[in-house]
Amino acid sequence: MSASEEALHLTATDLRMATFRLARRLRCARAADSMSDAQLAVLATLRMHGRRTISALAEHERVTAPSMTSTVDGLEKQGFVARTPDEEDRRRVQVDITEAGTEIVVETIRRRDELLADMLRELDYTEVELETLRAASELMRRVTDR
Amino acid sequence: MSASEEALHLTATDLRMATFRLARRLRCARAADSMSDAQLAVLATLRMHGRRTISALAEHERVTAPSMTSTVDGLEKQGFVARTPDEEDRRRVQVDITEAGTEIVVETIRRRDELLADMLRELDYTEVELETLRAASELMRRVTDR
DNA sequence: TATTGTTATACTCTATAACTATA
DNA sequence: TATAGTTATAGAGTATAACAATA
Repeated sequence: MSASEEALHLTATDLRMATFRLARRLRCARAADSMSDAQLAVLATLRMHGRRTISALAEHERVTAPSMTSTVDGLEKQGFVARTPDEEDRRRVQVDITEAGTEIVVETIRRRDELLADMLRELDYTEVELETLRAASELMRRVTDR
Repeated sequence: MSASEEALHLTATDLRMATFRLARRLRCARAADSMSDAQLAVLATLRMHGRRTISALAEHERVTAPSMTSTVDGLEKQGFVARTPDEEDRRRVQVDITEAGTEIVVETIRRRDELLADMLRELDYTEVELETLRAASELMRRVTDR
């Protein structure tokens, strides 16, 4: 294995472990205990990309349509999303996030960012170390976006 | 807000988003489709730390004891862990990972690292960029370990 | 009495198969 | 015929409450 191939694999291992541990830790922070990861993921998608059909949501979250129907049922019962029949294609149902749903997403994001900021603050990271984390975040973003 | 406080929060937001997205992407890679995240987490803990009681596993994974009983039931049925009564304190049950269980963990880790290494390779990251990712991984590890 | 683990019960998320309504 | 969504059904993971066995 070449030197750069070895660096690639060592980096992958380090980053994989660090990523899973940090995600696990941050996932505990949420705005409502009743909100599951699956529901939160749908709300975050709707907030970012606007109204979506059940099929589009299912594809984006990589679950089946019946599974997404169930998740949207739960969100609708809690008043976090609203279904609207599509007038152009009446097989379709458009799903919109409500104000209450938006609040939940915003508050959950705020709590997670606050938790992470607290953890970073406690470690007294220097400006250079924070810049390293931000540069790495951008490199990680390019990995998932590619 | 001071300049460093602002840097702290910007870093937290960037890192939170990058971490969740990458974890979500890597979580798809596993050695067996029948293996759930909950089961895999227990196997990884047992492989790293050795035999553990149901209570210790429940506390480590931050779930209730009945929930851990159910997860261990599933792993035992598949032959990935074995229960042994504790002779010193007969209320307790020790859980050990089996050879088959170890293989599943090792193979899942291998696939995730390979997937991430492939993604990094495709982006033609420089040695400096890989070093940034490794340095960030260490900074992230200190966050979760603290 | 307190602790360890299990069983009972219920809710959510997941899947596949079958169904309805619409294109 | 094909597509969008739902319903039916089943299995796993989660929880709380109640229980048995043991310390």
